[in-house]
Amino acid sequence: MIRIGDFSKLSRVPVKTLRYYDELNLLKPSHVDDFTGYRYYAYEQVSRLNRILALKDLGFSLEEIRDLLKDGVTLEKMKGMLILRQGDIRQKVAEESERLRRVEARLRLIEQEDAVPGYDVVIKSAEPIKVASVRGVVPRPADQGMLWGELEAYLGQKNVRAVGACFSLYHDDEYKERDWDIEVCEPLEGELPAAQRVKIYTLPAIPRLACLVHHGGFSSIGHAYETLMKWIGENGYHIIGPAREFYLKEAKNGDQDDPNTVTEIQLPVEK
Amino acid sequence: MIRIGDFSKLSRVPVKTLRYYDELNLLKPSHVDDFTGYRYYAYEQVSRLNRILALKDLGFSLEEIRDLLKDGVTLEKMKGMLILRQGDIRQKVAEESERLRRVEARLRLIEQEDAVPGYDVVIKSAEPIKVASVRGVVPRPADQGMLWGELEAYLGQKNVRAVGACFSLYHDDEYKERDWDIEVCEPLEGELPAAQRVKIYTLPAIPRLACLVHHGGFSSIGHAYETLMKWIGENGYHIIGPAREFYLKEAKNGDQDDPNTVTEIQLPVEK
DNA sequence: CTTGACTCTCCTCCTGCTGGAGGCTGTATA
DNA sequence: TATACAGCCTCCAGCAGGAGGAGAGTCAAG
Repeated sequence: MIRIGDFSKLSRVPVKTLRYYDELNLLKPSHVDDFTGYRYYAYEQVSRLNRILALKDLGFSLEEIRDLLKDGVTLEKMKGMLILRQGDIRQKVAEESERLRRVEARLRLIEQEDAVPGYDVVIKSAEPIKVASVRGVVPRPADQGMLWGELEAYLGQKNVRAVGACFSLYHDDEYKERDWDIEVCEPLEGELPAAQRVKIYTLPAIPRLACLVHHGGFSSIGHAYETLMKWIGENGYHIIGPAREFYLKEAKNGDQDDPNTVTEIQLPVEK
Repeated sequence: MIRIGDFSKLSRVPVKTLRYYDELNLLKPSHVDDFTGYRYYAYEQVSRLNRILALKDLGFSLEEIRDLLKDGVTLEKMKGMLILRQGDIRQKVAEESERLRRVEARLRLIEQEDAVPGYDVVIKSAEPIKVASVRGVVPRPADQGMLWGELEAYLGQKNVRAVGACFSLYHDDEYKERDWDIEVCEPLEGELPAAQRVKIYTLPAIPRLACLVHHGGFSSIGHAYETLMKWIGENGYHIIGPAREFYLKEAKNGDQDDPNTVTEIQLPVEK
C-alpha cells in the first residue's frame, strides 16, 4: 500500500487527477484511512489506471470509461462503443479538414487582395417562412419597384403587418443582361387569401445557406456576389436554389444608392 | 435600432449568445437604455457579428477574435494568426488521425482475441533518473539475481536508501536463447562514489515510452511483450532503446512466479 | 520537539455558451 | 384604462477535465 504521491510518481499521473478519479468513482484507492482521510493505493491498481489512460487516449469521456470498466461489460458493448468512437473521430477529422480548407481559402484571399477581406461568409440555416409574394419578369433588378408596389397595395388593403425583413428571390440560373425573373416576398403571420398576382405560401426550410452582408448602395452589390460565389467554389459547395436578398435596412425614399442600406445575400448550398 | 430579439432573428444567433458577446466586449449594442437596460442594435452590426461568426468558424477563440477585431490590426497580424491557426488545425487533424488508428488497432485486437484485451498500452514520458547500476551478461533473465546481489551488497554497505522502484535494462537488440546483457538499476538521491562493478550515473529523460503493466509471475511475461511489440508496430512507432522492466511490487522470497508481482515494461519509442 | 514534506478538503477558474428563477417593460387587446 | 402576455433584464448554476491555491492536519527524520 502506498500513498497518493508515490502512486502518482509510479503511474506518472498528477495527484490532482487521481483525486478527481476517486471522486468520479473511476479509480477508488484500495484503502482510505478513516481518521486522516489519507488515500492508500495498491500496486495492482496501476493496471486499472493504465486501462483508464488507454481508453482516454482513444477519446472516450471519463463517464464512458466508467461504464466500460464496470464488471459485466460484454464484448459486444465494447465493440459497439469502439465503432461509435471510430465514427465520431472520422467526423471530427472531416470537420477539421474542412476548417483547414476555409483557413487556407482566407489566406489566399488576403494574398490576392492584399487587404483584410471586406466580406465575411457564414453558413446558416433557415426555418420555413410564410410569405406573400409577387413574381414577375422585370428588365433589371433595379426595376423591381413595380413588383413591390403591387405587393404592398394588396397588403395595405388587407391591413396585415409584416414580420421580419422583406426579401427578393432571384429565380434565374444564370446571369442575364435583361429580363430578370424576380419574386418579391413579405413574411407574414396568420391567414390571408391569395389574389390575382399575389401568392400566399410557405417557403420550405433550408438547411444550409451561404450568407453575406452588404453595406451601401445596390450599384456596388456585384462585388459582394463575386466574393460569395468565389467562397462557395473554394469551399467545395455548390448552389442548389434561387438567391435571396434580405433588405435588413431599406433605402430611404427608394434611393438605390443610399449608403446606409444593409442587405443580406443568401444562397442555398450543399456540399 | 432594433431590440435584441429582432436582432437575434435577423442574424440567427441566440439572444443568450448576443448578451454573452456584449459581456465580453465582442459586440456591444450600439445603444443601451440607461433606465431599462434594454439593448438596442443597429442593422449595420450584423456584419460585425458575421465577421465574428466567420472567424469562430475558422477555429479562433472569442478572445482571439476580440483581438483581431480591434482597430489597427495590421494585415501582417491577421496573416500571422491565420498561419498559426493553420498549423494548429493540421496538428489536430494529425492527432485525430492517430487516434483513429489506435481505435482501429484495438478493434482488430478484439476481433483476433475475441475477448476484451488484457493489457493496455500507454505512452508516457520519463524524467532523468539517477541510478546505481550493475551490468553483466547472464544466461537467462531469471538469473539476474546475482547482479542484484552485487548491487545490493554495495548499497547496503553505503547505507543509502532507494527512491522509487528498481528496474532492469535489457540491452540486447534481438531475442536470445542464452546470454542476456542486463543492467540492474536502483534509483537514488545524493552523491555516491562508483565502485568496481557499480556505476553511478544519470539516465537521460525519454520523451516517449510505450508502457504496459504485467501482473503475476515472470513465466507469463512473454505474452505482455508480444502485446506491446504488436501495439508498437500497429501504431506506427519503432523502438529506439533498451527495454526497461520496473519492479513495482516485487516477488516475495525471490519467488519468480509469485502471482502478486506487478511489473511495468517500458520501451523507448518514436514515430 | 521541530522541521519540512505530504496530504486533506474546499474554493475558484478555464471555454462558450445553455437553462432557469424572479422581476421589469412594452404593446395589443378588451 | 386595465390586463394579459411576450419580451427583456440580471444573477446563478452547470457542462468536462482538470489546474492552482488556501488553510489546516499528518508523517517521518533528525
